[in-house]
Amino acid sequence: MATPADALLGWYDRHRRTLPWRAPPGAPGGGRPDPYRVWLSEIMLQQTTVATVGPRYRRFLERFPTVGALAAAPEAEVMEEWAGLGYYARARNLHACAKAVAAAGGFPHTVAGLLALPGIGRYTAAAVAAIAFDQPAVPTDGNVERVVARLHAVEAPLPGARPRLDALAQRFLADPAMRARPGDFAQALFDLGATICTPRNPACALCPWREGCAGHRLGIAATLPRKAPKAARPLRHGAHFLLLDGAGRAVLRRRPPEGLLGGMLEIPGTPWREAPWGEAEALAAAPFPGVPGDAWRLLPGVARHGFTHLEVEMRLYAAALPGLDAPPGTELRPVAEARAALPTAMRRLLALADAAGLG
DNA sequence: AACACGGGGCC
DNA sequence: GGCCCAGTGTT
Repeated sequence: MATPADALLGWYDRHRRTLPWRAPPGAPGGGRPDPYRVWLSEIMLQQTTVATVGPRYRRFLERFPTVGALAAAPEAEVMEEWAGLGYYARARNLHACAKAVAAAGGFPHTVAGLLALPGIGRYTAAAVAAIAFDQPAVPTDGNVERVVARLHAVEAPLPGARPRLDALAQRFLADPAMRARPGDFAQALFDLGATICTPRNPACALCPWREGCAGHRLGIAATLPRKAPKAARPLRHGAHFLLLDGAGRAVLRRRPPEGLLGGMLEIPGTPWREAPWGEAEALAAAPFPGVPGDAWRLLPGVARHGFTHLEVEMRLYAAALPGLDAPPGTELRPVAEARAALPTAMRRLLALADAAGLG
C-alpha cells in the first residue's frame, strides 16, 4: 500500500533540487555522501538561505577540503573564512567539532553521538544521521515545521507550537517507505517546503500531499504556521576609530570570544549605548589613548546595521600616523585584506572611509 | 520557556 | 520595511 512517504519520495525522485552538497543521482559511493560535506552544509545552512550558502560552501570546501584540514587550521583562519555569514558561534563550534571528530577518527553515525558534538543540536544531529548515515531520523527545521503545521492544520503559534510540530514530524518514523530511504526522505521534506509548501503562495495544486492536507482542505494552508509577534529592536549608538599607518594598513582588534560578533575582528570603538556620542565625549572615550584628539577627523555619514535583537548607528573617526606600530592587543592589516576578514557591520564602516577617499 | 546570536534575499 | 531562512547554546 502506498504511504505518504511513498508519495513524497516519488515526487522527490522527479523534482529534487540540484545542490552543491548533494551527490547527483547514481554518483559513486552509492549516493552516500561524504559526512564532512553533509555536516558542513548543515552548519552553514542554519538560519541561512540556500542561495547565500552555495558560493560560500564551495569556497570553504576549497580552503578546508577535509575535516582533518579544518581541524589543523588556526581558528583565526576559520573565522576569516566565515566572515559575512553571521552567527559566528557556528564557526567557533565548527572548528571545535572538527578537532573532536579528527581526534576520534571520524563522525559518529548515531543521533546521540552527533548530539554530543559542539554546534550540533537536535536538528543537525538528525539531518547528518539521516543524510550521511541513513539512520532513521527526521530533522525538524523551518520547512518541516511549516509542512507539518499545514498538514495537520495546527493553528497554535510558533515558537510555542514547536514541540507539538516536532512530535507530529517524528510520526513519519513509523512509515516503512521513510525507513527505507531516511536521507532522501529528509531532503524531500526540505525540497517540498522550499519549492511547493512555501511560506507565501504555496503551490498546493502541485503538492503530492494535497489530498491528505488538513490546512488545504480548510483553506488556511497559506496562513500557517502562525507566529507570535516579535519584540522591537532597540537602537544603539557607537563611535569607531580607523587608525591608518600611512601605508594602506589599519589597526584592528579581535573581539572577545563570546557574545556579539564573538571572535571576529573589528574597527576599535566605544561601547554601543542608547545615547548618541557627542564629538568631545567620543574622542575622550577613543580606544587609542596615545593618539592626540586633534589627529582624528570625523567622516561624513552614518553606518547603520541591524542585528537580530538590536540596531546600531555608528560614526567613524579616522587618523593617519605614518610608521605607527600596532598598539598592544591589536593588529595591523592591509585595508583590502581587512575588508574580507571583517563582519558586515564593520564593512559598512569601511564604506564610510571609502566614500571619504581613504580607501 | 525565553533570550542571545547575523546577514542576505525577497516581497 | 518586514519576513524568512536545512538552529544552537545558555539561562
